Amino acid sequence: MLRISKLTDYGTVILVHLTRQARLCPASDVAADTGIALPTVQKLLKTLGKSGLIESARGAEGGYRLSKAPHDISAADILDALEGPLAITECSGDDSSCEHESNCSAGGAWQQINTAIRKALLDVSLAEMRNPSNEFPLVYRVLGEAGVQQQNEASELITGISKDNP
Amino acid sequence: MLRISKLTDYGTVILVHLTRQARLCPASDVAADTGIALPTVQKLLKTLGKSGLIESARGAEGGYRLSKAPHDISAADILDALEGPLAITECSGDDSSCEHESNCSAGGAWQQINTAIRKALLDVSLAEMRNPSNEFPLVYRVLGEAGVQQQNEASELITGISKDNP
DNA sequence: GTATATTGGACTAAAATAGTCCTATATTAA
DNA sequence: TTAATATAGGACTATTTTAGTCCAATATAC
Repeated sequence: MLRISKLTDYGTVILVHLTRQARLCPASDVAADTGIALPTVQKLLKTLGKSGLIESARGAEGGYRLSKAPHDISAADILDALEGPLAITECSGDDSSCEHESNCSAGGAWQQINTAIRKALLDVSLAEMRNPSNEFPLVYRVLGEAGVQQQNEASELITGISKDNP
Repeated sequence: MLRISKLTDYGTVILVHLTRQARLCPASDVAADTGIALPTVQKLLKTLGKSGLIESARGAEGGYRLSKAPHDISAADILDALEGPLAITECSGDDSSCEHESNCSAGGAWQQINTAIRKALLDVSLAEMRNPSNEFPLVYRVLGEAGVQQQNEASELITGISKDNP
């Protein structure tokens, strides 16, 4: 249902990789080590750099590294960096002129949900993502029932919420 | 960052509308009352019908109504119905052959987050979404920082998490 | 100076989303 | 039985987003 994009998932893999590197790590190394295509890695590293999650050095011996400790980077940070601050509502902008406004009272609840989700995202750090006990394969669509089930079967690790509403 | 689709938002508006209708409500009425284009309303009502959230009657005097009490319909139900069970991971499928698997250890954390989010979604019912104290305009991208800020400014209702990571 | 890297942005291709429309079927009421 | 009203199902197009690639410019180390 809700989903993270493939690039965000790749980005997470890259960040996790960087938590394991002591020194500056060029994009080519990251690509080689993660198996993600170099152009894609370059693009992601640039994006992550702009958001301040990683820092870079140009030139020979240059590369990228985390700009703060893995423990201080949350899942929310990663999503903000890679999925952009594009959470703008169509009708909450400056020149808002939503023709549904008078009939609409559903938006508020999504705010409530938003807050809860944000909390969950702030609660998970990159350090936890690195945890080797999690042996899941690359996941880029995680937030749905089918995915949970499939991965339960695959890994038998999730103590997931069984979602069957009467 | 994470976002719900426009159609999901519309669908929520429609469901909220139906909570206020005692009798069968034809698509044309829903469209007229919500301001959403009729073809779109028809499409959404069909989808919601298939998922079992609403029930329908054909023919003259026919229409749609909720199939259970608003209190028994959760946000998770709505998302499952409208965004589909498309939460399938690229590399957790049957013929999984993810070339990153050996290098990837980031997937597990998303599961953790998934569980937390799912909890949040199960916790909000359609009855709460209907609450008239929520006077937000139609929202179809809610789960990001910018959106929260904008809507804070607009409504001053959210006691949101101020998200500034050091 | 040369090789190594990042930076920034343009660009294309692919996929998901949004929106529309048509035909078939069921129901009610006159 | 006919006419009017509605949903059911699906095909279809257009738009937008996402994914992925590439190039020229700039900075650094040796």
